[in-house]
Amino acid sequence: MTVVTRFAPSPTGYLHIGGARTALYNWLFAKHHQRHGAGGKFYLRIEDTDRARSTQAAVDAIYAGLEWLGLDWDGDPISQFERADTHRAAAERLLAEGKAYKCYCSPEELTAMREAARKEGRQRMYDGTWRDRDPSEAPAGVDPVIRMKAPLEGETVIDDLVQGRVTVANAQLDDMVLLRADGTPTYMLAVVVDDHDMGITHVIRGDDHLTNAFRQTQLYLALGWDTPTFAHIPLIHGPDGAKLSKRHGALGVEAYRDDGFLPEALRNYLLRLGWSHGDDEIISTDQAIEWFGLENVGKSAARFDVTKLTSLNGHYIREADNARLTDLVMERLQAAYPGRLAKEAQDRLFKGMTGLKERAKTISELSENAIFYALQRPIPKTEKAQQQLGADGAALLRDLRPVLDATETWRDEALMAAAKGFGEAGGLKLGAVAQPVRAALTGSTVSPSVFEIMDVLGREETLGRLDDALAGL
RNA sequence: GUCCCCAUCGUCUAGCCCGGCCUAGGACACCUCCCUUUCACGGAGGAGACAGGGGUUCGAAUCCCCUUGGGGACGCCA
Repeated sequence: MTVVTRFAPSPTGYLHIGGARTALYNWLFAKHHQRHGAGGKFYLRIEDTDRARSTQAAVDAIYAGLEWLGLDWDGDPISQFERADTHRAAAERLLAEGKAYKCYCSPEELTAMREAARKEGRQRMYDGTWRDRDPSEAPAGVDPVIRMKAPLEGETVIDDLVQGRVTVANAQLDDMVLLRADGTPTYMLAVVVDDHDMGITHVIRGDDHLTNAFRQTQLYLALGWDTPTFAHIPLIHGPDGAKLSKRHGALGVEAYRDDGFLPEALRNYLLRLGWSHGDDEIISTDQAIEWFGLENVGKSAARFDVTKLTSLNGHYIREADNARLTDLVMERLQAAYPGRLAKEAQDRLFKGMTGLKERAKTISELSENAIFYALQRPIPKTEKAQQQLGADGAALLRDLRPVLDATETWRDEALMAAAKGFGEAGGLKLGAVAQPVRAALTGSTVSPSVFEIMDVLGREETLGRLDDALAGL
């Protein structure tokens, strides 16, 4: 059987981290079956039936977020709103079959029912007032909603691939609204009709939908359709242990991009948050497709931990292609230092990237660390660097300069040998020689190897920077 | 409040389904040391958990029950 999954966000904001993980799992599950089963499809459906809260900007943000994460979907995205007529037809059919009815309750009556239910400790809110009432008693001038006639007795069972068998007494569930008074379909109806029509075989979504799944199961039954297989994955919690949601500080994936995270790192982190494959931590996307299955999804909620994401990101940066990293850094530096970059910036960054990338855990950090390569002379210096360039440092640099200049081949090994010889002659350790040089060349006390830096900068620029330092610039 | 779900180091987790191989493994973070021109990287160690209580059993992190704690859902939102 071909596996068909979907990601169905509502466009009321960016793609947040929880949604991203849900999308990832759906995508991975489909890809896995594409490779090993009878095929797999992953669809995107925009749940935009709430016209007041849905925006095109949010839809675009969701597309952009998924694209950045590398989660491609099959076919064109489906707009739930555009399928309203189909949803309505399903409700009309249930009405005609006597499986749904018109309810004329006013909002005030419903509020009263809700309060009464809560006071009496009942979960079931709507009391079924219009369930068997004669439609001729309908009040004039009131547009009714259509409610489903849900079973009053027995129980509804879901065999969830993650949660196991979950059962609820039907007495707990009231008659859900299918069509609103204005004739528009509700989410509950739309989801069921869409999932059925799209041929969704596996509904993989957040745990917060588990109770909806009971109602939806009843709806599938009423419509005479087979239910899809459900897999309710645990939610991601914030550091405080509560559901991570948009109105609770969850950031959009683009915020992680802006903070300097790589999409492959986020994928790896999100994958591992709630799913495991033994002790494996670093898992490539290809390997994830190979291994992913719902049976290894954990049942308990997980807290989002940026520190671990950061560590993973450091790993992927070290693995990343130098040209790609150079582009990412250039983009940031150009924005941060308009007109101040040396014309050799790109070239130097690329040459120095190997030394740079193993010292950074995010692209932001990498860019920070790379500034000295990109900026035109003179290089700004930190306070600590300034201290390295005091009287002693300056004297050392003055003596070292001609030694370096005398080095025939301007390469890191030769330069290091020259510096070593210089140090030994003066009874200095290499570190004592390197620090002032580092301060002069980078304006900092922390950097990649100073000899590698000299190599990248070249003779002229290196000596120029030494001269700047000696001139007190 | 009612219903549903969950419960292993600070965090993510392996182990649990099919009890013994678990003096509970890995990763992140933390501490120490090594490497070393700084910082990282890398390497070697360390500290750190089966929520509590009952059962079942020769034996329980693993099975059952209760308690406690946490979470989610209870809309003419999605």
